[in-house]
Amino acid sequence: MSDPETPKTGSFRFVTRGRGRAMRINTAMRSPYGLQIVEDCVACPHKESRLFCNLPGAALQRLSEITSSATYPKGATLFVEGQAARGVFILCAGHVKLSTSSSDGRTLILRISEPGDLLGLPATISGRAYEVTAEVIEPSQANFISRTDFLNFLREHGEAALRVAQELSETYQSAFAEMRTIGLSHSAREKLARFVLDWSAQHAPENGAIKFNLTLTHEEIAQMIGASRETVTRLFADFKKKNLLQIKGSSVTIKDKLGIEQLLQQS
Amino acid sequence: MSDPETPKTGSFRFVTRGRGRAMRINTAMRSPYGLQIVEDCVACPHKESRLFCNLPGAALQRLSEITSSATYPKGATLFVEGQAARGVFILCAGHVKLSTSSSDGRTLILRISEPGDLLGLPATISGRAYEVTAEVIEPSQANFISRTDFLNFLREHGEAALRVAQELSETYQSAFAEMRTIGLSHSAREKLARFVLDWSAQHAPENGAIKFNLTLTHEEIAQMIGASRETVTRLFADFKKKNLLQIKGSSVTIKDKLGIEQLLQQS
DNA sequence: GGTTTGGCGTGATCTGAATCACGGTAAACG
DNA sequence: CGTTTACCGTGATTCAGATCACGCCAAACC
Repeated sequence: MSDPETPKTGSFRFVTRGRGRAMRINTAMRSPYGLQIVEDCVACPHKESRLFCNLPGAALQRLSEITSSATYPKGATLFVEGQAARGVFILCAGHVKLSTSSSDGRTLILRISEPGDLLGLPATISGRAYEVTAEVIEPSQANFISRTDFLNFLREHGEAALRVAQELSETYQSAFAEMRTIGLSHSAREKLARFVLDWSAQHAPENGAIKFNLTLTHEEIAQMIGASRETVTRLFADFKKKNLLQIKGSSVTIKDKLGIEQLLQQS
Repeated sequence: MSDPETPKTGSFRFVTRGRGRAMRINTAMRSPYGLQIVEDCVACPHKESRLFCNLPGAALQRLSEITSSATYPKGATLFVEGQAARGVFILCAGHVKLSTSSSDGRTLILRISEPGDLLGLPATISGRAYEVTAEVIEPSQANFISRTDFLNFLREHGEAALRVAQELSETYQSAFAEMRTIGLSHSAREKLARFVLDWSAQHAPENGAIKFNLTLTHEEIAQMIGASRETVTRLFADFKKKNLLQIKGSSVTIKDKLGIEQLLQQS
């Protein structure tokens, strides 16, 4: 069975333990943080749609038995790079930063995970150490399934194994896209432009307005595109001066998408 | 059933089509190229050990039915980046370069695939386009399984799906290591040092002597570490001058492994 | 309400490595 | 067997961006 996970830093509290309980439709409520707490989070709707829904009832039953759920405060780490893989986390609410760092303190942020993402999946499947560090950047809720439980589950339910393979493929491809950005573009200007466009495509409110929230610090953006904090600041200033975009607090508005796209082509 | 694959460039010839034939132990022979041609390559020993061996007989039977095999000359491309995924290739003999390039002609080499590798797996599983271009850099032999056949096979044989997930995890983690090298190191010197060490670890003959063959051009090495051809040349010259390594033709000998490792730490 | 802390803005400086522009060599090719 | 092609080696030049070193502001914290 699954041991509930102990966050390495910060406090936490358990919400549910889906043990021998049939899946229910979420009864959502509000936490003090404004975080959406999902009762019996195995059923959280996000990834389920493409990952574990449509599984036969017995499989879902089993899944809920091996799943434990917890909330984590800002700053908690789900796991750290180099640590032996304990299992997989399913992010239900909040955001988690996936990063890796070199011995000299330099950090590369791979991705900001969204609700529905599976964290630590490659390490859990392959049995190697976690390849990244997962740090909670805003109060979050996540399910945990231990490695042995998860592998047994996959062995018993081939259908789920295929889903997992699909998930892995997509993780791979998105990581690969990141790699392209960093590896194939010369200028930091180009990388930042690419970053802004990616971010707007993924995080824009669905009304289509090219406006979105960017809660990352310049430092963090720098670590995502492989540049220094100062150049990010300078480039943003430059983009503003050239009327490519507008920034108010954490809200970013794209003023001239075409102009930004042209930065990708040459220079 | 599987359509045999048509290489997009260069000539090719078929070797076998494992159609309704039980798996046999390889009867290897020599091709004009000196390439080891593996009769009924489904049984090729490399990856099998960790991928498809130990599957029940029926699964192996089915696998051989949907697999077709072909040889490819140097310069042939198995698939190109952006192309809809047709299926997966199992490299049996030879080497294949996986690369991606930007619109302005810049190229990033992700990996040189070895016999036993599965090529195009993430794209085939996820259904998106191939994310890289696979170019044959020396006469090679590969099996092909079409996407629909492969997915059906995985649906029927959950055990195999789990193996595939493991394979994907390892692919991901090795790509991730590559990403770290490129993203986390400042100097080209550091990246080249890392490249040399990686390469020696993976490609050194097993006697432990720190000597290996490096058939890549400086240009290609540059594309692997994200640098220019000239700096690779200059750095190699520098490494030689500092007695860190020795180069004779395509043979590289590490003279001072410690010295090279120290380049990773700082600078 | 003072003070500490974390993030942003900007100048000055300096250097690693890209780029350009060659020449040399050796294998491939007709 | 000349010639073309592919790679390697090296100098000269240039510049993007890292780094250092500040000051500023606002929120968080006693």
